[in-house]
Amino acid sequence: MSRNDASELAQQLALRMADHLRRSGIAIGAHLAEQQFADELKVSRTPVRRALAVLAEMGVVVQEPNRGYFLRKLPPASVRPALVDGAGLAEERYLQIADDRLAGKLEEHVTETALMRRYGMPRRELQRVLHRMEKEGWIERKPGHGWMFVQMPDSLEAHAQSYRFRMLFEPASLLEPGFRLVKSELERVRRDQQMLLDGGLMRLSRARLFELGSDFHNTVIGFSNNRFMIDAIHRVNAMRRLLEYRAKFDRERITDQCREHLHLLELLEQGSRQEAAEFLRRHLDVVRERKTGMDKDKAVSTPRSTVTAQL
Amino acid sequence: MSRNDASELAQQLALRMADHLRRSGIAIGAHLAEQQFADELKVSRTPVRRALAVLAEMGVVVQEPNRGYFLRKLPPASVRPALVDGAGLAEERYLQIADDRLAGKLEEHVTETALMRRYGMPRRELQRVLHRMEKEGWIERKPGHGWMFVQMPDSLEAHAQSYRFRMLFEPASLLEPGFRLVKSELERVRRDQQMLLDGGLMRLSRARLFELGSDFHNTVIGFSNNRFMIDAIHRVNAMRRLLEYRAKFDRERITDQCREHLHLLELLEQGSRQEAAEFLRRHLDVVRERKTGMDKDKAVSTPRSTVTAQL
DNA sequence: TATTGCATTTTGTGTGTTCAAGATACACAA
DNA sequence: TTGTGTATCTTGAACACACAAAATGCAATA
Repeated sequence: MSRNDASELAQQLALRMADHLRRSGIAIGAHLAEQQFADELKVSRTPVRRALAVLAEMGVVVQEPNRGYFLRKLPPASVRPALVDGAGLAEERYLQIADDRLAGKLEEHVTETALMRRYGMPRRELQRVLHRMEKEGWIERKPGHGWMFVQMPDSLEAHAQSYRFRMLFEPASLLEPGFRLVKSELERVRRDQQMLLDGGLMRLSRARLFELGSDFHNTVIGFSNNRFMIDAIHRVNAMRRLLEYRAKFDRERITDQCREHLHLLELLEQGSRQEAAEFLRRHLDVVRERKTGMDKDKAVSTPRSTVTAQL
Repeated sequence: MSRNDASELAQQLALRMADHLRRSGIAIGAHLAEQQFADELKVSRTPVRRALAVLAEMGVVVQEPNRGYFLRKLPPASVRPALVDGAGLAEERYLQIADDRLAGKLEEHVTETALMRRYGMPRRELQRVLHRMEKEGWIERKPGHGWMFVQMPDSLEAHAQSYRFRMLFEPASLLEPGFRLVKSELERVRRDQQMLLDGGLMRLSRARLFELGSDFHNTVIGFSNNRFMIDAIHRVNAMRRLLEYRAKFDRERITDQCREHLHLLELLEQGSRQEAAEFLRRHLDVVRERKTGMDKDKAVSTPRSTVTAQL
């Protein structure tokens, strides 16, 4: 997997840049300006430059003295960009901890050092993982020492809850007064979904499929320009990712989903937002029912108490 | 302001315990078991013990040798417990940074050390503040060095957005299948609201009024047992706190709100959830309109683009 | 038996230093 | 004039140690 002397950040950037190149239909031979990437990726030119060196070694780009880098060929689909949530080496541990917790192998109350020992990772790295989990809302710092996992209903009920929540605000987001469709982003997700239908569905990894699905919803809700709804969809997706990590899933059924996604984009493009909203609501309802096999107004099971200590 | 030789945590706990004693209608002379507080506050007995020592010095409790602490009198209302979000010394800096940012005194891109210098706080403390802001969704780590404030619409539009969001899920939360009313909590917020009507409204600080309002909604939505909705209301409240920090506000109008809150509790107690949901929707709509002076489907202003870099 | 009082263990923060690498400034080439 | 190449400055993570205080275990007491 190419040289290892580039920094971790540079490696990540290389993957993201590769993904960008592949998805944005840029022409072979085009000049790739360093500063432009730097601005888009919110970093300085230094790591961009290193990332380009990595891509050069892969043969994706070529460097010409004093003229910079040029695209030589589109990067192979094998490069795995962490699309939804930036991640690198810690990602594996993150999933491992999540998995252990969901499988009941970790107590509700844990201390940092115990986790350090158990997963053999340095404090700083662990803390980053914990902060991310905290941000995603499934672990909390205790006032004194240690951390505490948030009480979660079982996977099925959690799914049901998330879809009931999504059915409330996702359709409504299309009707927000600030709604503005961004053509380039719409085209990007349209290409993604089309690619899935054209066989990508069978070819891509499960994680990748999930990411593309999340990205679709993130992008569409993003058009609403309502910060609260945008936050909400990101949060739901982060949680869903963990839940779906173990759930069964059915490649065939995703075909329908892609078709529906494409149809939704069409409705939006025609400006039929009202209709699109209604369609999205039904779309979510169908997915919800398939995943939980449940009536909308029935609880899946008696939920454990999730009341936060209020004292 | 009592001695200062207790740890910061103990100080915080003392405030929270005082608040708990005042609000939970406990009898004078009652025995206060250390372990019970420790469990509720999610800490060990050690800091609880120190907190009790602080309260003893205030004359709120008395210690009897080998028998423990006993309540002597209810703590004065002057003790300010950070009810909504635990905080201590860092709280001040947190608000200061928020204020500076909203006032445009801080650039969009900032580095940790620049902030350390500017606000004269140690790295660790600053990082905790930054992580909290990140959790609340208004700042993000850049991939390389530094942090980046999230683009926010102006205060008025943000308010409008938040209320449109709340009108979607708050009423719906009352209709969740997992909805379970917790009597003791309902009584607690009822007492709070009643206390406000009985003059507390004019007596209490602005921050305190805000906290009691937030707590009301948090508690009611909490009955839904839907984790996503509970997260959402916490998030909205965190953001609203910052926005309202500078906005004008009208003590008189809160009287109506309290009455409506009490009415909502009655409806819930009668089990009229459907009716309660509809009432809550109207309640939010009224508050929304008063705060933004806007029609529901109109944008307050052309919102700035808040599209997150997707590359 | 439950709870306090106290001693002991463990945890996580603060401090200072070092260093890889990200940010930045500037000269030079196209 | 724009963008690359390169040197320099700055940042923030890693490491090690000391210490305050939080967690824990146990004897004493109501």
